[in-house]
Amino acid sequence: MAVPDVEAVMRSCPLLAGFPDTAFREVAAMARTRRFGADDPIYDRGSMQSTLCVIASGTVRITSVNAAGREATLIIFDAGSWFGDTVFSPGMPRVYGATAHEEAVIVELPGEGFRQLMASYPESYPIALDLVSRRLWSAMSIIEDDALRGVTARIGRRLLFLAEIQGVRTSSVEPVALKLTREQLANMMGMTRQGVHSRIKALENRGLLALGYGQITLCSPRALQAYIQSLD
Amino acid sequence: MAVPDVEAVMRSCPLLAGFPDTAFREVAAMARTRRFGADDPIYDRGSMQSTLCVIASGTVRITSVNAAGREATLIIFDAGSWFGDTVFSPGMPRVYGATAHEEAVIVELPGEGFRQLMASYPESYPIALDLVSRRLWSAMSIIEDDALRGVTARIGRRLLFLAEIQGVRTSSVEPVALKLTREQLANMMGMTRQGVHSRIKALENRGLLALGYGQITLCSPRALQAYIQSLD
DNA sequence: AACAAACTGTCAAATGGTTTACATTTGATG
DNA sequence: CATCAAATGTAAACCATTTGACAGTTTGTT
Repeated sequence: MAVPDVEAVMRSCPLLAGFPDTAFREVAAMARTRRFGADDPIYDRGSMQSTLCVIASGTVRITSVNAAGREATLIIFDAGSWFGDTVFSPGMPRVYGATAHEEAVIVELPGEGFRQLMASYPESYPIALDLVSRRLWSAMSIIEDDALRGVTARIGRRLLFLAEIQGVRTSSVEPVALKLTREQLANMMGMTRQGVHSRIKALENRGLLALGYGQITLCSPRALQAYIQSLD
Repeated sequence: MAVPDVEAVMRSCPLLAGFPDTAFREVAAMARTRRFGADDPIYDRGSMQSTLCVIASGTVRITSVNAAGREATLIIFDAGSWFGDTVFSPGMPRVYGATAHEEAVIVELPGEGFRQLMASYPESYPIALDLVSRRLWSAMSIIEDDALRGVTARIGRRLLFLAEIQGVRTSSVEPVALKLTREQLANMMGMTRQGVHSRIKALENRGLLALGYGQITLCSPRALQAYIQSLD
């Protein structure tokens, strides 16, 4: 992967959209670029740093591990997304871990510098609040699914959610390929590999998914969405 | 319930903690007080208003309903808390519904006025970002539970979460009474009344809970937390 | 080309939670 | 205080999902 243009990456990050043009020189000056291989840890739960991370390329998963060592993937972020749970809560240890999902390049901003920058350009605040609010709704909609929907619908909605994070509209008719194994999806859903298997197999038989090795393709997000709503 | 002192309610709301003393006259001037009986709707999913609501007294539940009419409670907020999902995203329809859980008095601020006020006092922004971030983590920790933990642990953690919203520290040893029926708890967890019953009965037998009619008392949050961790 | 490692497909048995049904208790109302 | 609706306790049959076990497939590596 070529050296990323740090300033271009930062300009495309929605969280920084409120910064004026002139601010991006400052942003670039304090940024640091890091490269990760697949499954390399980016930071661990409990670590005390609080940087803002922007994904220049690749994908990153946010994870949580229980005492028994079982790992749950909470979200997978794609290039252009930002993460770093404690950026807005200085002094807090990281609540979740972050791991490179595929090979990834991350541009990192020190938390303190980023917060000072926001304070210098208060126009950026309402944008950040809007974005964090929307993430809160996404999370709540998953909780809602767990409480309200059957297993097949939940798997379908989670797949659509993952596609959405990659910038795909659920109304799209274009196929979307998700790079994840049945097991990773199972871990995200709190299910077993076999349990997920039988459901996605059924979705494949309906022509809604195409299953590959380490990959799940949504043939048509819109059709999947329509099918799921018919289940409700 | 007596007429609430609007200004006092607003001063105690953490979301407004960044406003200077002088701002609270403006806040009080734009506020509107509303009273609700138990189970009265405060606003419905999809409605286009975007006010900020602060609970002067009583409790409020945030809900979601599926096509089949089954309702899931996502959160229950207590006096002093604030809610109103789209305050920070003007133009969006309400994502979730809000209903008075017990009889409640709500102080409501017009979204537009509130946002302008924040812009006038930018010191308030970092506080709001911190608070919304923390709510995001709470939501994610529930997703984590669903994926990682067994049913008993999940019920216990949810009870602790509800206590926390009421301002109770999980390290507390004082009993906390939660006003909710087995059925409401079941709806929150995506379980049946009977399923919840057998688990909380077991927790009662261990002396961790005291069960009453329409009420669940955590005898000692700290002890409950310790027991749950032992399950993991 | 051969091999190992990771991922996938599939099945029977065991488990755990839901469903269904009914008896009992509690709190509110007249 | 009598009555009723709502909330709770309990148990059996049922069903969906997990467990555990193993064979087949793909990918990448030597």
